[in-house]
Amino acid sequence: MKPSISIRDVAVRAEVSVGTVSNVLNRPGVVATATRERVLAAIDALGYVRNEPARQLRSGTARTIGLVVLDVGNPFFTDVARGVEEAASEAGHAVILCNSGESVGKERGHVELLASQRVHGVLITPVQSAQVSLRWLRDRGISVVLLDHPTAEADLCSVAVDDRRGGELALTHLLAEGCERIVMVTGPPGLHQAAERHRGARDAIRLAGRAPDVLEVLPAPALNVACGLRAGEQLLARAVLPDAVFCANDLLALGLLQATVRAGVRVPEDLAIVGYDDIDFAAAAAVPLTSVRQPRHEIGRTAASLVIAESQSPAEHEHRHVVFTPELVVRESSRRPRRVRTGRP
Amino acid sequence: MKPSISIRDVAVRAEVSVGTVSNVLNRPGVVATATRERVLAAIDALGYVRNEPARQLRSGTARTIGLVVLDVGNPFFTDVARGVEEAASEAGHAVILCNSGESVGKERGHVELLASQRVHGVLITPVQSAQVSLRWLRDRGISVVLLDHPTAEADLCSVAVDDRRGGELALTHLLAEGCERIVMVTGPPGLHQAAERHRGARDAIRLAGRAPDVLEVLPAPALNVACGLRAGEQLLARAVLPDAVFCANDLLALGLLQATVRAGVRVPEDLAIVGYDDIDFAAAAAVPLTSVRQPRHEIGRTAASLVIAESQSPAEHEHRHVVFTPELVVRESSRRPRRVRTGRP
DNA sequence: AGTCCGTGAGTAAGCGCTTTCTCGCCGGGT
DNA sequence: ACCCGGCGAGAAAGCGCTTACTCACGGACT
Repeated sequence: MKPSISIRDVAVRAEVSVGTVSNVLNRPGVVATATRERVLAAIDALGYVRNEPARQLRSGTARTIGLVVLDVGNPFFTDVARGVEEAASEAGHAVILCNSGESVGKERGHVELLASQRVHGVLITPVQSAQVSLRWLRDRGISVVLLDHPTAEADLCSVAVDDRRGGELALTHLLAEGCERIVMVTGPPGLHQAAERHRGARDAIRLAGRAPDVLEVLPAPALNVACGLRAGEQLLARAVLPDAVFCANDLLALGLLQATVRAGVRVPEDLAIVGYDDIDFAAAAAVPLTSVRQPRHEIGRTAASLVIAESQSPAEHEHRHVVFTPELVVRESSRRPRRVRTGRP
Repeated sequence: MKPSISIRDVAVRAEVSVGTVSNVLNRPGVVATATRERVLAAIDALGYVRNEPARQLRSGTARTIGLVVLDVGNPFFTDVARGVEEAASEAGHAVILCNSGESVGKERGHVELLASQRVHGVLITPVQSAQVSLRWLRDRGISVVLLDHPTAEADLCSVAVDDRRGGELALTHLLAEGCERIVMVTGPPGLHQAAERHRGARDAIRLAGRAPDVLEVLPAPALNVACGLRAGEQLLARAVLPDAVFCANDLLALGLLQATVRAGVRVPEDLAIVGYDDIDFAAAAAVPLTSVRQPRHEIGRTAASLVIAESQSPAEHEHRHVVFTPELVVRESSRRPRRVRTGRP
């Protein structure tokens, strides 16, 4: 086993120069058919695989993109990642996956790692609105696409979902179901998505002409199942339960659902629950969960396409801000019993 | 914005040679303190970031590892990936994520991509027992760690869980609960994990002294929720339901649970269900799911450590085959009612 | 027959970095 | 006062590849 076959070995075997081999690989049209086939045969016989880092060094263009997400354990990001991976691998690009775990320090470390790998673009869901990392990347000539985080910044693209609208959808629904004392479980302060969903929720209350105190906020330290469980326990410890909870994402909602059902609370009769993201598991929960659906896969694909397009023609690239519209999926967890019910006896 | 600051720019600013800058970065001990600090100051002032591909070209050692999984949408792999990412980033390595989607063709493409990126190691859960890709990688000097797939191959490491034992645990439990007509929903043929779990299930039946026809097999085309739903519908279409189902993973089990509960089947009274993987959502399901737990995070960390260790000292590296032992987590979905029950009236 | 130009291959200069070798310089031993 | 050894910095050679640029060769003109 020779450690690595280089373009030079191929050139020797095909009895051409290295330049010609390179041309066969990159601009096949410029090489005469007979020569080209001889080279291809040699590549095949030797099992040659191009050395991408070397190519990148010389040409300056990488075929690698970075993806920094808040939590790979969250199916929302998983589905986004799948979309990214799909679009990237179709374009022959590799995806370097980084998990910031909602930590600014880890995010910073990953961004530096990606910069040192000289990726040509980074798709990132920033922890907080840490514009500092983004600026730093752009200063080094790395294009950035903001994922699931809208921005008006003129020198980068973004792909997001209208979180404010999503929050509004959720609350409008709960109010229509007759809920009167609603708690919103939000994420850590500074988490943009959760804050926007909260704003949307308040919008809905205003539009419905209700008093703002219909909605109370309960912050959770992170958007995962464990924090949802804890939030549930906090609610259960109260003298009176609210009649509805809107969670900033489905993981919180599933945890909360589990805690409350276990304690004998009836969902939705005693407590309506609405989540956010509509992950696959929402439908399979103890009580099928009402949720706000986002086009996760589409978000990933779009973001990857944008960054690849930008890298291929940096000059005429126009930075775009794509905003998808969320959709409410009503399931059992929020269908309140009506005063008069029809149905089987 | 200068496209990229090189080691040369740093050298000029610190008034030393490029060799010295390189020494500061790689063997700081060899440089006099005063010089070193001058260089570090220059690096800081210019915001220099090492060009990893260039370093790799010269030194021949990459700081990148590849991870090829069957399905990023499956929380099992997600948790493994998190372990990998964690261990890798602690060691300053980047992880290139690839999703084979259980397709041999996509796997092949990803393996070639990783080879062209000259990663120093690949962690892979092979589709089928596609040893061909592995041999191909080893021929190119790339170390391979088999993930969730045991092997006796002497020239590579593997990290796996004893799937046969896991299957045995599941079936022993179901038999102890008094189940008599058990269906196992397996994966596509050739999927090693599912086949081993099935073998273990048969072991349990033999050990319990039961007739082999207690267990029937229902293959599913893939290990996801959708296929679980379909399997559930297939069972519901039968004249008589089995009294227990053992699913090759939790996604199948959650799908099946959803389909059966929706159809009014009582779980576990009419039908006991056992899954595999014990993903976080298993506990939060409509009926909390009994499952076989695997140390997912540990698997990922271990695999990444092995490949990084091998790359750092290829000579004295001993290939290891790590096998974890699974553990049964009993929840409500498989607790059969006893003839005599105690409880509230 | 001489000139021109298009085609197709070779030549060579690096991309940014590591690493070996060389060499200047200073302190200590004789 | 001289020599030698060791420390520390510089010079330089590539790693595998891309990409001008160069140049030889014919065929088609004038």
